[in-house]
Amino acid sequence: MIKVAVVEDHPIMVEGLKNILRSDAGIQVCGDYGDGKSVLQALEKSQPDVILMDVNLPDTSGVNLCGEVKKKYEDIKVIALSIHDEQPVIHSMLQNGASGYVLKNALGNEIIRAIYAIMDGEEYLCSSTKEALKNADMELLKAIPRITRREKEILQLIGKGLTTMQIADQLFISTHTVESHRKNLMEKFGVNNTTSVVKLASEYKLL
Amino acid sequence: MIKVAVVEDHPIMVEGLKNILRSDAGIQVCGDYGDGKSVLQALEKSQPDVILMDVNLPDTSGVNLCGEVKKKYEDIKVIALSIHDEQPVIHSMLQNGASGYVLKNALGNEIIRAIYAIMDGEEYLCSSTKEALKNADMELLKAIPRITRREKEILQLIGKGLTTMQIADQLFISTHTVESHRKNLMEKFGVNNTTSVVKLASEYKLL
DNA sequence: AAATAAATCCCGGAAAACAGGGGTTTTGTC
DNA sequence: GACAAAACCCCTGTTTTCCGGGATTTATTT
Repeated sequence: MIKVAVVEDHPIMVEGLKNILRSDAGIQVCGDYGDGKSVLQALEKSQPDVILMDVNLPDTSGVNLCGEVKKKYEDIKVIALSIHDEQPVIHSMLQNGASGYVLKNALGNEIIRAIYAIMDGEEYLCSSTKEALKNADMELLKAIPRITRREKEILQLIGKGLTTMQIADQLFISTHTVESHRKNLMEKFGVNNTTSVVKLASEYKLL
Repeated sequence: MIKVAVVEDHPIMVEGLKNILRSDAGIQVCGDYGDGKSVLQALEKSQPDVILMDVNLPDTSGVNLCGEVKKKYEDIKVIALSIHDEQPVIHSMLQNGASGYVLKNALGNEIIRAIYAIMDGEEYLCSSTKEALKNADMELLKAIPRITRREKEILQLIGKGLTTMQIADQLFISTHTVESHRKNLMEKFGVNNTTSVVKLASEYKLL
């Protein structure tokens, strides 16, 4: 019996997943969690074999959560569930130890297939994910930049349309500091203007 | 018996919805459709009382689809289902004739409540939606701006990080023209810098 | 305790965007 | 065909961002 935990913040989705998984005799859903914190708590008591993990969670990103889970419990397999087929997101999840990546527009049995595949030690990507990765060589694929708390804060204010000066005023720091952060953000994202940073950040759900 | 049709492109979500709706004796799910085209076809043969409609569909937006459905079949009630609680999206759906707006992170019974409420002629907004609308008076609420082909083209190039001059070169128009479009975009979005335009456009799925 | 990363601050010149006016020519719709 | 809307073009001055260097102080992490 494969024990599966579901991490997903949309109750309707959870309902659908549980329904699908119940239909398979070899799988047992041992719990569902709506955010990262609750699943980390639950893992301290008992561990499932597989975690089906939504990439977009209210309190943390699936990318981070996946990394944390794999750091502490390396034997737990993680399958990422996502509505996004953006390469950097997929790439980051896999780099953080996910064994599978299934898009939410997948059919129910694709998830069951994924669970069995990764329990056999394989890596499972759904067809659309494979498609999305195909025309990009893994080497050049850039992961989602790791940005600091402060950078994120500034990024959000930039996204709101504030100018450097307004941000400086609001955070009680100098405009020079804001400009430094802006510069660092552009560098981390590999672009040369703030607009692109905001666009990418918004694609990567960093805003 | 209330006949409900489900328009939603994520099979797992469909599964969850049907499961929830089945649990209520007064509701009958009379069909599910993965895109706008198939539901419009199906409506020609028979009409449900209520359509649960995802706002993000592969072939069209829920906003457009809702408008089309209501134009042809004004008696069908539409409940929008969405992961977004952005005011303009909500507002646009309601303006296009939706009778309800429920976020996907809602509980299952909230959807059943919504169905009964709108069958009683009420308008139903889930709590988070109400929250999102609260601190904005409906009058000032701006809908998603209607942008022209050309503006969209320019918006995308801006999003790619090109400067006004690069865009002008690429489209064989003068920088002045590009600046005019940029200006118009800012005005339509009600913001005063391009970064915000890009952020909003990306939120509204216009990029 | 040492090393790394984060956050802060600083400068000046160049490049770009913004603001706020003006006007003409297509294109589409009633 | 009339009318409106879109797309196009032009100008000047101001503000803001970008780029290229710096440096210092505080966390973290090892």
